[in-house]
Amino acid sequence: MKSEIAEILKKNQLSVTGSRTAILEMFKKSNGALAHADIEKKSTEQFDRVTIYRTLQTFVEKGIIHTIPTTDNSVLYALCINNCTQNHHHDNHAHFICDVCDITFCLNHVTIPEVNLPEGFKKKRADIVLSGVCKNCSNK
Amino acid sequence: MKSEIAEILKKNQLSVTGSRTAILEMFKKSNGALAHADIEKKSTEQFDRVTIYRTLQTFVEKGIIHTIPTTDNSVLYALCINNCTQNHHHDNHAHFICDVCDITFCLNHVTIPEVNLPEGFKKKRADIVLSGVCKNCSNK
DNA sequence: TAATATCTTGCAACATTGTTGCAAATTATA
DNA sequence: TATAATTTGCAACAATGTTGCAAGATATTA
Repeated sequence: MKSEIAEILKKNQLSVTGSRTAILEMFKKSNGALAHADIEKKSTEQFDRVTIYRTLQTFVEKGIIHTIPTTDNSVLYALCINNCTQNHHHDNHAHFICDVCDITFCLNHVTIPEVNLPEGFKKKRADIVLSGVCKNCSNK
Repeated sequence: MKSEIAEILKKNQLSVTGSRTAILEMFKKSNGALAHADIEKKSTEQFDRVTIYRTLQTFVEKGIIHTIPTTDNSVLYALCINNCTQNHHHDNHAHFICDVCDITFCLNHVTIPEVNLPEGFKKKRADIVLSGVCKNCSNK
């Protein structure tokens, strides 16, 4: 695990540091998306707020994680499964936010259907944000 | 115009006040979504920041406007075209953010296609956020 | 229309979130 | 191991969002 994470960092020309390793590990272990606040509060080690901001920013730039749009004013981050390279994220992302447990899932296997845009509009990227009740919560 | 706006407010059991009228007018005149900062900066009259926050919040609760999720950490608001009643917004919204002019369009006529969710997930609401180049900008 | 009740606004004070510069510490390189 | 390059944490600040409360505006009733 440790070395796997170090590999990812090295592959992206990033120094392997304590905070980067720990934060990336949190993403690997989490089954959903994380907000800045989650990382600040839930990490065992204590990192400076600034460090977390900069780490997340770096990870986004390198294509290790991506941001998820939400209807409220929170920013969520989640691991890019694969193939996202620097400044060249996948063009399509589907996410599901559970109204009950509030966990955000990346639906990597969901294919985003084509949308009929009005004439003249050229699409580059599509985000779908679904909300409702997730698998775990509907089984209770 | 003035009276049309007053009508909307009355229909929603809201007192017709200067700030509400002016802010709602801004939405009517704007061809895209507005952020809190837009209203604070672009309005001719000067409103207290708190008033703007509370007005937007009230409008969202009444179903006059709705929020739009964005990948960065900004919150956008746009008029609900019709039928959105209190706490019962339309379940589907499609929006288009232009990378060039940065205007956000509500695509009211775009029907959101069905997404194949993994088993156990129950969808209540769907937001689609597309980005690319809008009609105006691609004609230049 | 005037008096009263209700609601809305603006101010102040505060909490949270995000940004920048810089010195000290850490990591990578030779 | 020494040096260069990068990263971190602190401080200071800027921007954004929240709450309580008194003064003002709007709606309601007679």
